[in-house]
Amino acid sequence: MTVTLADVAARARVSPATVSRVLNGNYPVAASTRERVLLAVRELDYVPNGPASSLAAATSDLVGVLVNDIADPFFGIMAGAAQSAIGEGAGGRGGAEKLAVVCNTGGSPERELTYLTLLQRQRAAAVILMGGSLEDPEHLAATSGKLARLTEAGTRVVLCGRPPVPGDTGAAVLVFDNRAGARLLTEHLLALGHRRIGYVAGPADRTTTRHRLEGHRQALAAAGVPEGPTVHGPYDRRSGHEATAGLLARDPDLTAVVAANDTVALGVCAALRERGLSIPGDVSVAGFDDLPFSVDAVPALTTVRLPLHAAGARAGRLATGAEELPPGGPAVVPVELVLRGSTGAPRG
Amino acid sequence: MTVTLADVAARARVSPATVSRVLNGNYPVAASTRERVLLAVRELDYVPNGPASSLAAATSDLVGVLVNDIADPFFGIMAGAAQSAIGEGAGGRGGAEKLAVVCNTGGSPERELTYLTLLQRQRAAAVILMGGSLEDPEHLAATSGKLARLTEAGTRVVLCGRPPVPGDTGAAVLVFDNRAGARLLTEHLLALGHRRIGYVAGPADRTTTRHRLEGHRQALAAAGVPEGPTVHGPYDRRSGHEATAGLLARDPDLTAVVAANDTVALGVCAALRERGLSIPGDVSVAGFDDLPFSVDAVPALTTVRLPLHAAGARAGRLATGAEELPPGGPAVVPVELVLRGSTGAPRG
DNA sequence: ACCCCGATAGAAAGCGCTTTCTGTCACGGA
DNA sequence: TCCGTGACAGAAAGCGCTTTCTATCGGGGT
Repeated sequence: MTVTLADVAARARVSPATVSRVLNGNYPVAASTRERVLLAVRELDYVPNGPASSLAAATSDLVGVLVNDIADPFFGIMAGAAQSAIGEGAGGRGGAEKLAVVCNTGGSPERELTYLTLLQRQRAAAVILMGGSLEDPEHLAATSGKLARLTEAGTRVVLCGRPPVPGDTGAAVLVFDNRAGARLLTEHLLALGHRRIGYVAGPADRTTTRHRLEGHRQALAAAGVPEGPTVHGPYDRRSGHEATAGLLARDPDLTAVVAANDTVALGVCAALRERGLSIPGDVSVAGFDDLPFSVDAVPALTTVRLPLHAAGARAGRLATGAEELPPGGPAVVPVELVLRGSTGAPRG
Repeated sequence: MTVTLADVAARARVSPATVSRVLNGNYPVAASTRERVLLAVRELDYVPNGPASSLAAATSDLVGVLVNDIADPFFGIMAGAAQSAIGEGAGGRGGAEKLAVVCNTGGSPERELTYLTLLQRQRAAAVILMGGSLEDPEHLAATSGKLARLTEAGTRVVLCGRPPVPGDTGAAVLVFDNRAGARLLTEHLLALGHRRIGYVAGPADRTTTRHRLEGHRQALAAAGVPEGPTVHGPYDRRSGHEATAGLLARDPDLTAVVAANDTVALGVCAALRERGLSIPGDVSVAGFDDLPFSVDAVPALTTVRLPLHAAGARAGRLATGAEELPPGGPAVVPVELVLRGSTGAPRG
């Protein structure tokens, strides 16, 4: 069958213990012995049995990265950055590389819990949850319990782009300043002179959706401008496309639309164009996230840039323990307003 | 510490063996006993130790999905579909759900081999490799050996969108008909009257790049039209943006540009616009893949649609064994030409 | 010359589960 | 009444590692 550590030991004429020590490098072994063992490893093409190691050592080198939608570059970029950071961190037990794996929850709370359980079974070294979560109290409680359990078992937990769950779960938390971003964006539109601003929000009940909406409202309130029509929908172009009709029906004199994210904004733009409205001549459009394609949209999208790459990498480092978060609540990641061609002063 | 199977057994007043049998459901257990065990499991919030199970049973429920670039929706869509298919397949040993994990190789052959070794260590149930590979003979040989080793060890291997590696590795192979797609696209441009067609190809040495280029050349040859300038680069918008200058320098009278994929095409469009060239008035542009944003480009991109979702899902089913491939070489996935606004007849 | 010590290496006891091999028991047929 | 026969359940032997605990050996201190 497969080559085991014992085979290597026999071939190198040493005890299994010695082979283990050579491989994990956490114990003095004479250079000559080490050479002999490594030679045997190469000759036999030995690959250690991961489950056996994990069982005996009571830890594994698996790091789980949970994302809401793997097909969305928003998550792809963050997850990729995290995975790189984790890979580079290299050293784990005995310098063994960590296996960063990304799991796609599809935004479903059940699947999220399932994956957490699966990772708990695997005794994962760390778990990173990326992206906003549902705000349903029941789900939050379940998640909170699960995360606490994981932390207890020695699994590091990192939340990236998601607010802390209730209860002290011992998780490291990184949140984007969505409120500030949305506020900046709306202030920009107000400064341009817009007074009738529509809003295509993300799915209701999601933290990210709520925060962005709150920032938007804060800016409006501060300026004494009444809130325009709001429509909720998923984070896809279709949502933006369909929502646009609803928005215009509720206020035909809209001069600007803020979208839940850039993908949605693209849908909004398409719908406006189909109605013969020009951007930003007739209606200004703004997105959120600054995904790679946003600069190539026509006109290029004004948006709020989230440092996805940096945040993902940081989450990765937190997961491997290469970085520690200062105590005292979540670390807030600043966001930045990016002005481009899709917003301008309203006509007249 | 953590709850073990023995704890559950004690609480349910049965032997560990019985608990195991209840959990894996592959042996007759009296209903009353089963109830008692399940109750104890719930009361203690028992989560089985994955490594221990894997060790004892000599298999795990991990399925690895290797992708070249997780931030690219091309891979995100396929990987997401595969993950769903695998999750739905449910039943594994004892109906245990499989953990589909995606690993980002970043297109690096070394990382790819590293991940394969890591998955081999974990005694993964299956491995799916997505996307074109390097054509370097040495790397192919190494990969081939690794895959053969995995297959021997009982891991199912699926190649999705990548040609078979040399040697009989026992892998199930799904390939996109890239040649035919590129041929159709170029034939379309030729039919519109284009005779000077530039080509922004993907990274040299990649199977996908070569196949698309071959299809392009076949069409040109069949029509007796000389090949235009070609530039190679990565699959990102920047590559398309930069390549455009080179293409125009080599042939200022270009009337059409074929891009390696839609993302690159976006970069090409941006560069053309910056030079004051209209699309498709002055230059037609075509992409490849039909990613979600392509329909919202301005003008909307003419492209070759790959059934990414369907192919990913099928790869997932092949990985779980829910579907078998008919013998006789790789299954060829058909592609489809999608005509949109970015291509038109050349001026004059 | 004796002893203690540092540097290595081996023996062996698990890690928590699966699974074969043995029971044990209640029952129906003879 | 006795025994064969299912239907269950327990005992125990690993799965392939890690890691204490223990043994060995060659020196340097006194």
